Amino acid sequence: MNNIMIPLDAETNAVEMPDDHRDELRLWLRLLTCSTLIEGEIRRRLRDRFGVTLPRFDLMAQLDKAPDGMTLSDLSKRMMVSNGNLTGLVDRLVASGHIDRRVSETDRRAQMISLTPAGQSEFRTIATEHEGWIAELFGGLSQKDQADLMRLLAKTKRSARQAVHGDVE
Amino acid sequence: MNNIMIPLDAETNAVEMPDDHRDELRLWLRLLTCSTLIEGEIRRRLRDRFGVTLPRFDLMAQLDKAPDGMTLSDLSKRMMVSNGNLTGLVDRLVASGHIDRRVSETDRRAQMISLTPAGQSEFRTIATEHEGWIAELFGGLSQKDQADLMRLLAKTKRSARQAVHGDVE
DNA sequence: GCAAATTATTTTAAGCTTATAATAAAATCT
DNA sequence: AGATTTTATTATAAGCTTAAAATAATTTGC
Repeated sequence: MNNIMIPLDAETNAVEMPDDHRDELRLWLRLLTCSTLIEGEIRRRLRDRFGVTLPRFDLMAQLDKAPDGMTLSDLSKRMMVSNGNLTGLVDRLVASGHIDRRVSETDRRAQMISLTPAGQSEFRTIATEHEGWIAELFGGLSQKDQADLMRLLAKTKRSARQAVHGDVE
Repeated sequence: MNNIMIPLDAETNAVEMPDDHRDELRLWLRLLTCSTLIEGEIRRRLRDRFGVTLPRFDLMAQLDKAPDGMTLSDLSKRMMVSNGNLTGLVDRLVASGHIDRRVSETDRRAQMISLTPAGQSEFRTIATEHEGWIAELFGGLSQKDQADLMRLLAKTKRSARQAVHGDVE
């Protein structure tokens, strides 16, 4: 049901197509376009309306879900960024009073990072508006579209993780 | 058929939900996870196997599709990055001999950028392997999944563009 | 208990990215 | 034609991002 011969044009027809993965490539480029487009708009609005960068907002979002705090390594895994990246990001957020860092009581290598009350309050204000922006950006999709897309992206995530880690969880 | 009352928990139930956009947020986070995951793996493989960065590869991919060359502004629009970003990227690719820059014959402000023969040859080697990686990463999706995802992402792209630019093309 | 391996974080160097302002050429509008 | 606006690019400053190497604390395996 697959592998249908599709004549391309006079030049390429004879030589090409050992096996053709152009469709997957187009799918990837479209996925990337969507996320670049949305991410760029969110970045712009965060800066214009709240003077905050997307990485700072993302970090605070992680902490808001973890009232007891998290270590840098936890943050690094969750946010899928390098450890070294977080060092600087955390430094700046401590300097601006949004987060606290204290040495872990059980592991003197590790630090527990958590939102300050001011940081949490500011984050929640921003998060509410942020949620509205996202709904607006996805506004052209019906409920069914959204559910279908969610399911297909779950499948994509599993597929990519499998290829990256050999992991199936 | 929508707007079903979902009791959350004792604390939030009474006060919350002016209108709830958590599903869109989860959809966005999943989309972002997929693209971050795939992009990170591609970046890693490009570096490990070919010693090339993703932005340099992306720029060369644009030029490969435009044999007559492109201006910096064209590249900027296509790649969805800032103009200033391209200045440095182009400088480095000229220095490494992958691309050529020459002043446009019709507009002395503009420069035409194009792949050198060596740049094109190297790009095509990399591109072939790259296409295989993408196919591998999306390998868990059936043909139908891929077609469905493609269609839903097209819709997402239109929806986001609409929200960003008010544009419907 | 002690050496070896692992884990948590920081440092460094290079490159990427953006926004903003500056410069310069071209197009537009009287 | 001359002034104004737009367009193309570069420069600058700040921040983000990574990989790789260094440091330090903990855990593991005798």
